[in-house]
Amino acid sequence: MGRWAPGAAQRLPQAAMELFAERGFEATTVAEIADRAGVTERTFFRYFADKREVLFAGQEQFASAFIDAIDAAPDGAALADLVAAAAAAGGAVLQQARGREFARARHAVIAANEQLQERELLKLAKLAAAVAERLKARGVTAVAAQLGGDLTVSVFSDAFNRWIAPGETRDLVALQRESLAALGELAAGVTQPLKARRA
Amino acid sequence: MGRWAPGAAQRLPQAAMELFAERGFEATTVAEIADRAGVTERTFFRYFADKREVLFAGQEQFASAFIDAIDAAPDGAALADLVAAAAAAGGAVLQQARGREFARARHAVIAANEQLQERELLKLAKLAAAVAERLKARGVTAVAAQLGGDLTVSVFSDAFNRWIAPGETRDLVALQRESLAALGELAAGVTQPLKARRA
DNA sequence: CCAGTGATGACAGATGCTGACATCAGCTGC
DNA sequence: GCAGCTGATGTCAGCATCTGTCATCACTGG
Repeated sequence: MGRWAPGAAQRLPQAAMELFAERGFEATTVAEIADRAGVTERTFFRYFADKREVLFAGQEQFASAFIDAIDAAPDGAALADLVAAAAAAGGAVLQQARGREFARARHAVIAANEQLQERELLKLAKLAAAVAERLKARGVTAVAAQLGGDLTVSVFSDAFNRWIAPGETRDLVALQRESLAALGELAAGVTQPLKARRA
Repeated sequence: MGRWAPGAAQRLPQAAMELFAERGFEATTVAEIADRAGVTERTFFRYFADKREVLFAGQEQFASAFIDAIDAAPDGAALADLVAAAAAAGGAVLQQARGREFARARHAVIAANEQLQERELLKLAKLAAAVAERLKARGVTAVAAQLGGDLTVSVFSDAFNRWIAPGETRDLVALQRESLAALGELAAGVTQPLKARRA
């Protein structure tokens, strides 16, 4: 290795999280993050494409949990089962990786700044697109696959938001089952009126 | 009025759309947009909070179509009907306001740049939250309302994406019915396994 | 011991965005 | 008419984000 302390890729996100939590995202400059991590501003931008990206390091593992769950599902699985399995797999990774407290802290930082919300939404949109692509590869129609991708992310996100609510102690996957139940009830009203409406 | 040609608020988005379509979003500077509109860069930032926002002028009308449709629905309406009505109202506004060709051109500009996609996703997320809020005001439970807001936007977006596909001539609301049908089929698989699974 | 490699530092510059103050047409009250 | 106010715009200075380019230097392989 080089003449500098290794692990800059790990120190930078940690320094960023600390500073963002202390003073907020906009009140923190990239130079300050780099200083705390012991590198220069230029090096920060060698590791992360922009200032926001430092909060989204290592999301590939999270996204691949969704994908792998779909690819690993048995052949006859219904679309609803695929959605549930993918969301559950993503939730499991999230719970094990860093835990609820870390998720809460990270979410608080993101919730306080629209630029960060935008980045998170883009990541989730890409995840939904990737899920839809794997669904199509299994033979799901294009329309159902696109909606299935969106729904997977919606079920995950809605459950996640309740999972990190103050005082909540239930398991993330249990909360996803709750969201899925609401989805089932909602959609029970859509199938029948669509054919029987005004009959 | 002042000593300058009026209508800067209209000329700026038009100049921006032209330049973005010609050379792309990143290759266009705010100074160039302002020049074409006959104002200074500083004036641009008086009308729009940032460079991206110029493409999202006048979205309040679009969002209020969703909200108004929910508030105007009859008392006994099922959640699924509210979702369908809101998406249909938003679609109607979009079709009448500027038409499919304008939507295609605008979407092409946005699809070519991730910064613009982020902004659009943020607008849609806020719309989903606003829809969820109105659903809760009608007595829908928090869990169902959050999911209902997401679903409204998903149904709208999925149908919109097909609406602007090359060669597509069907009505936007007709495409939404297609998305809703896919939703019904998907969710038909979720209600029953949730209670009967492993029975 | 020497050339190559790869990560980092140093520096200059374009662009996005903001604050502060000046300017000037039209309106208002007298 | 005329003085003053108002509101939109221009002008200017400045900070922060992000990028291109080149130099530096520890480590590696021969």
